[in-house]
Amino acid sequence: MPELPEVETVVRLVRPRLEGRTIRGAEVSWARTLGGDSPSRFARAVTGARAARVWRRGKYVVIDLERAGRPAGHLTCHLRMTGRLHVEPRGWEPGLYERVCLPLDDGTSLHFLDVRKFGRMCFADRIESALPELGPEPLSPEFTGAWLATALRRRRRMLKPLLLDQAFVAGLGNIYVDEALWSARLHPQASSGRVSRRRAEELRDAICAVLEEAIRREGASFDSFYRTPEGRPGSYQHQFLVYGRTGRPCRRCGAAVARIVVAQRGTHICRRCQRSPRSAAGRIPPA
DNA sequence: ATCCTATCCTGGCTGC
DNA sequence: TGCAGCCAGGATAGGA
Repeated sequence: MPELPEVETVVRLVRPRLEGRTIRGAEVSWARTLGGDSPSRFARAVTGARAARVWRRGKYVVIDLERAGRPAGHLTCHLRMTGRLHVEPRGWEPGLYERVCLPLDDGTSLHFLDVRKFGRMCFADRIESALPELGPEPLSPEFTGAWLATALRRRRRMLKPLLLDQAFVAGLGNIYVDEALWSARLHPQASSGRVSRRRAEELRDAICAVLEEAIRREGASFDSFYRTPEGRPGSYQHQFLVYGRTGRPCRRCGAAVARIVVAQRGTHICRRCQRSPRSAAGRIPPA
């Protein structure tokens, strides 16, 4: 599903086609995509505005709007599971799942497509109200091993649900949390309060490495949904370390990868590399 | 404070 | 082959 690397890929491809363009109108075919806004109010808010800057925060695509060179609100897009953003020329056939279309001044249009209708494209006047509370960007300088060690220790939550919590760290989802925990040899059900400083630093490094490699490969496309805006699938799915590898050998030790459920999410682990909290607690520390 | 469940949706898969 | 039913999955709200 679109997580940080997939959203970053979308931003990089859409940005050059969108920045500088003026929005000519809004055609809304599924109103709930607007997140409670009415189609008419939404259309008034965006029509005539210029897309000044396209950027990413967590899993959100943010489009800063301007009128006469002055800030005029923001469009925030969340792809959830099946959302896609395309900028395409006139005459492009969007198919069955177009939810919002914003015609632009150069004859192209920004299309928001979404099979499952969970995605959102919202307008907000101020950036503070445009985005919910989000934790640090994992690829920013503030996301250090020291920060993560302290933040983990302040809570007593299972690692996986904590890492999935966007208010804790922004941008991680089910795939990359499994990948990072496997890389750092940490069990998804281990308590955050018991992660040592050293293991926290390893986890930080694992998160960054996994995200950077996935961005380099333009994200993962393991089902028919996610595509780069140019229609190509990403290639990170061929790199998965544990995600979706149930029953296949662990890439590190060869033991069969297990699938368990944690926080109502399918979770992939190597039981040999990622010791369960129970057995880890009962283990006699090395002399 | 933390966890769990339901909700939103639909395509695709499983099993009969 | 056809069809009903189940499942995934990000975020959020509400209950335990």
